[in-house]
Amino acid sequence: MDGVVLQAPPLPRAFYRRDPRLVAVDLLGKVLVAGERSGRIVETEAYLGAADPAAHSYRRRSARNATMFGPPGHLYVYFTYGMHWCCNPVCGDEDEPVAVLVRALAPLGGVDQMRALRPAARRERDLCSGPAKLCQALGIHGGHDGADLVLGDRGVRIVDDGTAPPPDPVVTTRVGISQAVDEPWRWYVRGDPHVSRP
DNA sequence: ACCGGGATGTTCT
DNA sequence: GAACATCCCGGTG
Repeated sequence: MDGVVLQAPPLPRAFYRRDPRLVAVDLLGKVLVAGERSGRIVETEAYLGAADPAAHSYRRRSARNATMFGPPGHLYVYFTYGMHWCCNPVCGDEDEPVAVLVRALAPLGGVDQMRALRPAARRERDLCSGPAKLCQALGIHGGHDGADLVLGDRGVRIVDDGTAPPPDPVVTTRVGISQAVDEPWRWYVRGDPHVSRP
């Protein structure tokens, strides 16, 4: 199974060049790879730029959010709460600053490395059950901001290993925000134990 | 299981 | 100076 993931081609640019809400649901079941570590995406949230007060790109372009304004298929990585990194595949067209926050993974490959990178995680399901947890487990940080997922730039990519998409994903409001709290732009795999908050 | 508070520093007002 | 797309630990029940 690791072999399938390593050989699978990255998702094409066109996959990302769409409404982030469509990309968010279609990312469920795909595999995020960073170096020798990988996990199946089980939870996502869409952020809609100028139409979304909760988005980092709601007001204007800045040094931090610049990647969101760039072409789709690149990874926007930001630092928050003084210690955590979170990662987002950029979606839509260039200059349309929309993206999808990857919120949870089911660990797949390189689990021993993940455990070493996340000593606080006691159980397997604590390894990647949150947007900052999964970045720590996969070793994703600010040095990956802007990396091209389609080219596998800096070792990061998202692949389709042939697994069927989840049949009936759950849709809910987003987590951890104080603006646009009623927008139903979070998706997760029903019943999956690796989701950050069922 | 659930809840409350502290960590820690960048970004924006 | 406040807010922050979070996590962890230690308390209680």
